[in-house]
Amino acid sequence: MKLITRNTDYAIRALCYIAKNEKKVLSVKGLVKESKITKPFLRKILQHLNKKGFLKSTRGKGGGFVLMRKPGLIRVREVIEAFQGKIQLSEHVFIKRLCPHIKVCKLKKALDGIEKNAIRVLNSITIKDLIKNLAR
Amino acid sequence: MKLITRNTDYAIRALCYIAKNEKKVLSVKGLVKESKITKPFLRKILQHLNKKGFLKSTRGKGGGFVLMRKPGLIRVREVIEAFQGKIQLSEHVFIKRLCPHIKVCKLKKALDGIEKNAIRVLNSITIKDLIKNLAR
DNA sequence: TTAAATGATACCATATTGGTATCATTTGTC
DNA sequence: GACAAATGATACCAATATGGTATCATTTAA
Repeated sequence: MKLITRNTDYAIRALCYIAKNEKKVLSVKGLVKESKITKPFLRKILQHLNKKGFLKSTRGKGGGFVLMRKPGLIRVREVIEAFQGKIQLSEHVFIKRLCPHIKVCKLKKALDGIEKNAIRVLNSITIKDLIKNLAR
Repeated sequence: MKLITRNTDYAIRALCYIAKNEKKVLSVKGLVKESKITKPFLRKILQHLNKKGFLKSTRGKGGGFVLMRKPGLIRVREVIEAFQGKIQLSEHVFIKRLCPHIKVCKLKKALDGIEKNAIRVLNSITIKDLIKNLAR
């Protein structure tokens, strides 16, 4: 029951690193040194970030990735959703049979509240916020 | 990324039903009619609830399950943790290499906050709260 | 003795996540 | 044009968690 999976975590890290080197075109080869994961795996993650509109890629020799938007406009919530789908903590099955007042079910309400809070918080944090604290 | 899995959901439902019939010893056979799931699966869930101290079982003919505690003392958080382990939304890998100020990492803080909120809310809801709203 | 109940446990199915491998395509440079 | 360096696309495999079934052992009331 993790809010952030490995994929997402690596993606956020990669975005942070790319953000710190804005303007430069960074290849997987360059990034892999920083990230402690294998090249093919990082490639997959960057390709996905590209497809989802976080990065812009250039192919061929000297190619690589750059950010599509300013770091301050990339929200952690968006990155999570790009890799894990919409944040939906509140699904629960509790069917009508035993929970006929589904609209007022206290558990459903609680889960909804937790979800809303999570989304609000994660939406308020951007890549810019994360790199501010990074050394160097 | 669900806060409550099927297992847990069924367990909560079963506890609600048993709570509504406090004092009676309820067998799986009786419960299965109410719950729309198969008998073996429900048995497994009730056995687990028994092991975890939510129910007390009596074996042999006429046996079944009763609540070990008053419905107002069974917290949803506890049921979740009995089936899914401790609520830990905040694990993330973000290693020191790229996140050297791990103690002040903004993302870590945010995840911790979300987790705390979730635990607080789920801890405040008991089976008693859930059956209050139930019809019949 | 028998039937009705739970205890324990092993097993299988499915979905998700994590990760690897491979071939195709693009592009700068000699 | 040939080559090397890069990404695009895609197929595949492994590990884990979850959902669910099956079976045999044990207990107990009648």
